[in-house]
Amino acid sequence: MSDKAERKKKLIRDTAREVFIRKGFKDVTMKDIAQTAGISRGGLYLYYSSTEELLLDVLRIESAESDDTFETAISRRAAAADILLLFLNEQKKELLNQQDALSVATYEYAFSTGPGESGFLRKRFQSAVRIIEHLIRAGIQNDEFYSSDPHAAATNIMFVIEGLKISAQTIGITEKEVDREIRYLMDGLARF
Amino acid sequence: MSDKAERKKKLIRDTAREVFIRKGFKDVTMKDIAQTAGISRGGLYLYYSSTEELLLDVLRIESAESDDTFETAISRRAAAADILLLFLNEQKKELLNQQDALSVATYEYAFSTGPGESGFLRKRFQSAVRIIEHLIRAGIQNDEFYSSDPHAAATNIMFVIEGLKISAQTIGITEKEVDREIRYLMDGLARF
Amino acid sequence: MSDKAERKKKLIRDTAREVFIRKGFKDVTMKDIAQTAGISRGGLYLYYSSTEELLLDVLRIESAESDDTFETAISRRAAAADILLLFLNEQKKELLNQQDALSVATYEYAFSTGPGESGFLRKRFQSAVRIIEHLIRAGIQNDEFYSSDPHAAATNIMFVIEGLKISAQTIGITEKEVDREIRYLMDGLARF
Amino acid sequence: MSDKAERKKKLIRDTAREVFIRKGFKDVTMKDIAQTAGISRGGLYLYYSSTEELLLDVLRIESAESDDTFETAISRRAAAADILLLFLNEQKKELLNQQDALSVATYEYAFSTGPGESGFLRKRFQSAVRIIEHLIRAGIQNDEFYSSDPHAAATNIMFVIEGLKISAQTIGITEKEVDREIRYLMDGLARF
DNA sequence: CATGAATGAGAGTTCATTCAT
DNA sequence: GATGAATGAACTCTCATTCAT
Repeated sequence: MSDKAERKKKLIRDTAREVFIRKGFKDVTMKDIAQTAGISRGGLYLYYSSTEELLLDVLRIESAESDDTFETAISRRAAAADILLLFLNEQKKELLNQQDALSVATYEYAFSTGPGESGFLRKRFQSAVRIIEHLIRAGIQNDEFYSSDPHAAATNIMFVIEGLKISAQTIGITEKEVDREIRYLMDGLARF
Repeated sequence: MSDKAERKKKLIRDTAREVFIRKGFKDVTMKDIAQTAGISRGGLYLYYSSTEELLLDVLRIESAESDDTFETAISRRAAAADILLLFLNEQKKELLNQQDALSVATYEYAFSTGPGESGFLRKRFQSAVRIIEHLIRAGIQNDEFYSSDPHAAATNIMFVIEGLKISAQTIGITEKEVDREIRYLMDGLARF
Repeated sequence: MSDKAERKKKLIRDTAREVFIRKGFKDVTMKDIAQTAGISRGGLYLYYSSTEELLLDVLRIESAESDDTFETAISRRAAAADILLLFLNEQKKELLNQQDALSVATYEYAFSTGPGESGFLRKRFQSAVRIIEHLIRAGIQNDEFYSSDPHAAATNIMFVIEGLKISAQTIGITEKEVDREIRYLMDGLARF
Repeated sequence: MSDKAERKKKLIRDTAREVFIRKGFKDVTMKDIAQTAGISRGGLYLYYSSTEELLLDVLRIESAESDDTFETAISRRAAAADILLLFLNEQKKELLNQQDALSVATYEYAFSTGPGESGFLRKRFQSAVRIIEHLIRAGIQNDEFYSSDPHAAATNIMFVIEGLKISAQTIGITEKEVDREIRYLMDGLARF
């Protein structure tokens, strides 16, 4: 029966993901999710007791999956510049594709808990910094990159990405603008 | 009597500002503001008919005031690097001081209208880019700065600032981290 | 000053009349009337203290004016059938012209006071019956009409008119339908 | 469980019916009905989402039931004059009995939607006309009635009934007056 | 007289959450 | 487990009515 329950939970989670993408976090109600999932309100409470719990579960699964893509690229030992570009283009795709964006929901949730409370976000950020820093150092050894402070460079890249993400959701942003920014970042490292 | 009304409106606006800072945008109700301002709900509606209208008015006043500070600095014809540093430190102060932050409310509002809908945000962003670009060009002429593409550099700085701002509200950020980032940006321009 | 006050009262009354025609009785608020008349809410209360008071005043003036038209026709000693037809066509014009209809407001007001409470309506009805009966009797003497019970005939005509009026406002009614009904009434009297 | 829901809906409908009879349409609020039915406001919304929806449902049931009474009379093949008299007396009973009158609510609803918008009223009217016309034609064949234009006669009868109905609610009307009117209508047909 | 600011009551409506079935 | 009925709290918004100016 635990199997059946697991499948039900997944159904609910997938539904919730879709609703969060469509409506962010604050506007999503338990009723929304129950209706969209086609189950009863009472039934939903058997599995999740708040939209917060739901979003956290959605994000947990999400990050587990997204890490995969990236790590295989690294393990294939491609050139550092290529992997970094791959990473940046992955981010670009995500931030331009509003259909597939949990970012608004994530932001809204983070706002409602207050800065620093959503530890997993900081972890996610730091882990990305570490990977980028690692790539930069590798690139330096290969003479692909130059940087006097790889950590600062990596952090800077991540802040730019965060800036692009939030800008995409607030002021709007075009593909061209993202491309230009990516080139600027790469040039900054490549400089001779 | 229009004078009295204007003062009342200001009272409401100031109250709303405080509430928006404390609770963001989505969680703020007209009742909240009325209660905090110590007036009746019906009375509030005489001046503003929605939280949206209130936030927009708060932001309008805000930006009018903040522009001033900056422009006086420029008009005093200080060194470009100094002005840029002044600007960045102004941003730093704002993003570290959560007490005085309308950013969450602004983000939440922007989310609720959809990307690009809040035209004033884009305008604000672009106007900042233009000023920074102007400073960079001035700095280049003075041999303070070097940049092969001042516009790209200015845009990059703004994305970093946006990234710092959102990070301050989500993952949390320390003064040290901001300082390091500011130094990284300045070094990027100074590099010859 | 009583003159100026009288003119103001008339302005308010005329405005109210227009509003009552447009919105009936129940939906009209003191605010509506004040706004439409372009005066302050407080000012309105100096002259009228409720929509009921206003409607009653509007109707009082109305009936005083409408009686005139009809009585001149009678005093000109036209043929009974012609006068009756004139009367019926007057009614027809009114009930087809929704722009100029206080009937909905009157009905709604009567409903809110309960049957028989609006004595003036009954008086108005009975006075119309009396006039019609008088005309029928005159017509009988001229060999224009025939009726074994002129009072019953007159009452019947008034009920038909009331039926047409309410039908015009509920199920809707065409000019052709009204004409047919008028002809039916006239034929009933003229027979043979 | 749909059975239980049906019973609850009926309870609400019956309560609403009573409230509509007592207060008409415009003055009835969802709160009124919830309180009278002894349920919570939220609970009421599970079944009906506006007073309009409620009234329409009440009227729908009402007309379904009232049709029955009449049709059985016709199917028993009584004399046309008797059936017509039965019908008129049915109307009489209804319009004199204010306790059991949805007419005010119906009128107020019709006013609020505008003439012709409440299609079911016109249908109801026309169907009554058709039945009366049918009866008159049957009566003519039996030498009970005479009429040169049965359709016009039937329409006339319905307008009289409408006139009596609205008069009962506005100017008030006595049983004697209704009886006299009924006699007048019957005499009009019997006249040979 | 006249204004219009101010209050407070009240209606509509939506949900989170619980609970009997 | 699962349903969905039910409650009650909250929020939005609109006016009648009063009152200081």
